[in-house]
Amino acid sequence: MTPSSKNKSIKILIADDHDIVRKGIRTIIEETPGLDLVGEVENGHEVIEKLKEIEVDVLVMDFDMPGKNGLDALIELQAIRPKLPVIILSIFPEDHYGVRFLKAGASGYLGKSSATGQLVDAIRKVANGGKFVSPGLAEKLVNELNKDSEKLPHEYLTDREFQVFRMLASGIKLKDIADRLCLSINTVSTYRTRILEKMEMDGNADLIHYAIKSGLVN
Amino acid sequence: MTPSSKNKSIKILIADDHDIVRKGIRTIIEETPGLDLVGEVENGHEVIEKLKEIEVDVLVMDFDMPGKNGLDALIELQAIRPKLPVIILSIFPEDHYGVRFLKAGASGYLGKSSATGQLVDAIRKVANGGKFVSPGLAEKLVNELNKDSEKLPHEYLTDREFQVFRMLASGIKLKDIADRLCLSINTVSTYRTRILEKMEMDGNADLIHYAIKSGLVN
DNA sequence: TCATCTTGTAGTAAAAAAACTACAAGAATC
DNA sequence: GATTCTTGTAGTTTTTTTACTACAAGATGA
Repeated sequence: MTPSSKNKSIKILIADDHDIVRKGIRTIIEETPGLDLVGEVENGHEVIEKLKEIEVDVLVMDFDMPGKNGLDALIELQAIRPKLPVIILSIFPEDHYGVRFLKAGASGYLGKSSATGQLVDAIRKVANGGKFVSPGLAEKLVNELNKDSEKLPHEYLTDREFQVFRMLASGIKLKDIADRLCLSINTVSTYRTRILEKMEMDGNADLIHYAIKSGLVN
Repeated sequence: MTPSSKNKSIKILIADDHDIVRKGIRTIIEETPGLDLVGEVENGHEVIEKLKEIEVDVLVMDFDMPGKNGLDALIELQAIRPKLPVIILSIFPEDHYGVRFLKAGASGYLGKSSATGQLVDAIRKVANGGKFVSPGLAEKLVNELNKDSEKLPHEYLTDREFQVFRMLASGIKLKDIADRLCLSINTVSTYRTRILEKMEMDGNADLIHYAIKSGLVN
């Protein structure tokens, strides 16, 4: 614990559009000595506003908010308050998004399965400049270390693989891809395997998902 | 208000796998005179168990739980406790799922945006045999009367088809869907065919696309 | 420069999915 | 009340996909 945190409680701002979830977080905070709820907002814009008005030590933010999602809001925040520790709450398991948020500068990420106790731990930890990572997410992060940091998953693909990736993501059948590219189906299948490996995904569904979300297909 | 509800408080069971959400609901109930929390469970199976043990007036259940989803659990419940009022809590907006749940016998459906006050209103209302519908959902219901007119593709699906649709759209393999639902792979395959027909699509890729774009999966 | 990794390519075999077909029970219609 | 349509279910067969393996040519690295 740093000297500065010895005597004062941690000032927390909640950003979540789900009223019931806010209620839960609020209760947890109020029940925990040393934590102090200083504000509640419902979306990314309000976060920015609120931060201008009040002093905040830790921001607890929902993954998915109307208007501006958590990731966007986080990136914007980094610009104006780069030091503010942010904990992302998500209803999704850690796998896909956790690493992405941490890369974007979040100090902690709690997946759907997290218990209330974890939230308190996480808040305490990040308030002191630490990072909170669950065991599962930690593993993901280790993998991430062995990578060139700034690259997006699809940027590891070769041109040919990328070409196949886009076709797969648009739902074109292996056979048709093979025909169009004048390759054996098996060749296309091998590309697919390699794409899945490189992108750490496990099925066409993930590819499609990724491609849509990142605007690589429409 | 019915005579029977005058003097005793409403016994509520919560079913939600998200610890923080449970905390929120619990707090709301505890803070409201006349409401009495009698149990908390984390999944559909436990609901059935719990109902054998204790007396419950209203069940507040999450839309999406591990093992068994809300719709399944609801349908199963209807068989053993047809009179029990059930309120479904969902992180999805009302549009897509609300009507379906109400048709399946739920007494209320609260979408992501519902405020805590609505939960209390809903509980009181359904405990007395009423139905709780938010204004937005009410509108949907009216449309439902004029049927056919404005239906979205996925609204033509039966509950079972819809269930399979969501799983397919999340990239779950036929075999796994069959396992989870305890059906033959062929059955699932038939559903798939019918889904594709009704929605006029021609492959899983289209389903995934549709589901993502219309917010039916995340 | 010699060894190793990556990339583009395909064959074979095993597993999964898709296409048809079928059928009973309930709902809807006539 | 009989008839047709819909829904939930599964078997069989065909087609696709997946997994594994292999290999040559170029890139990389020590």
